[in-house]
Amino acid sequence: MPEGHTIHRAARLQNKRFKGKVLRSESPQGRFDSGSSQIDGQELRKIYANGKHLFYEFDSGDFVHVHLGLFGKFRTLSLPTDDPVSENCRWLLTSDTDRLHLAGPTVCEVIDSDQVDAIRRRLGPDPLVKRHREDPVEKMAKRLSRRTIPIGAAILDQKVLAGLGNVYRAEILYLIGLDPFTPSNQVSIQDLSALWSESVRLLTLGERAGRIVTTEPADVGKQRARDLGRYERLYCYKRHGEQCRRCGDTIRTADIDGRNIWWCPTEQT
DNA sequence: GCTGCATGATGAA
DNA sequence: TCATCCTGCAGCA
Repeated sequence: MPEGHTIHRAARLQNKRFKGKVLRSESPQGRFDSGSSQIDGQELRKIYANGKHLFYEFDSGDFVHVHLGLFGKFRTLSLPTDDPVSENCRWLLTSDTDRLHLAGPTVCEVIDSDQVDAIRRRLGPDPLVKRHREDPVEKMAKRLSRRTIPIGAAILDQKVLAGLGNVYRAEILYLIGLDPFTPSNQVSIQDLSALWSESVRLLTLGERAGRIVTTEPADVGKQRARDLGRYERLYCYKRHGEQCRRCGDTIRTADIDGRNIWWCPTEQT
């Protein structure tokens, strides 16, 4: 379930277990053999998250760069355990007390600090990063000013905004009442500002909860977020043909750049 | 058991 | 715009 909140949460929780420890590094699957052996036996300084990217900094100055893509998954386990390591484990990190298991990532590679910087530089502002050199809304506006692609396509572009995925895209545009087909350069600065603050609010919530929840208590009653069913947590994602929770109009769907989006034509103009 | 789809991204055409 | 890579599971026979 990797959107930005998953990545930042993984960094936070993994730092608790592995930061500052000397680690055994292996690739049971074999596809990260040379990389994993390069850092075997080193101390992990810290794990950093940027957008959907993770960087594991080791004592030697090497970094392991991980991007989960659509299918990548982490599993952490306390040791000792009887659980066998699965065959598809790309990267296995082990301390004396914990085990980290990575499967199915799009990227898992050893890079240097210059390469880390290059990746960070090309990313847009990340709603889960607290300090920004440049005002994030202005930065987004700058990167959108000459573009006529639909805003629904633009906010999945990680150079514009780093960390949103297909669920948050649909939900955030719904919450700020913006039609996903609005040309990017026609989106007002007020709407961009709302887009940013809703991104910060919702990804922060998601990072804490470990799942994407966008519905407000007023719309779902008094149930706690974790007790809500999959679709109770969301307003429009994958709700094609259902009634909009707020106005009763029918939720529509369309394809934007090869990804499905869902929206309410009354709430979003 | 098989098929297709999915919260992602890239590189070729 | 398409094909490709990575994995898991829902839906269907």
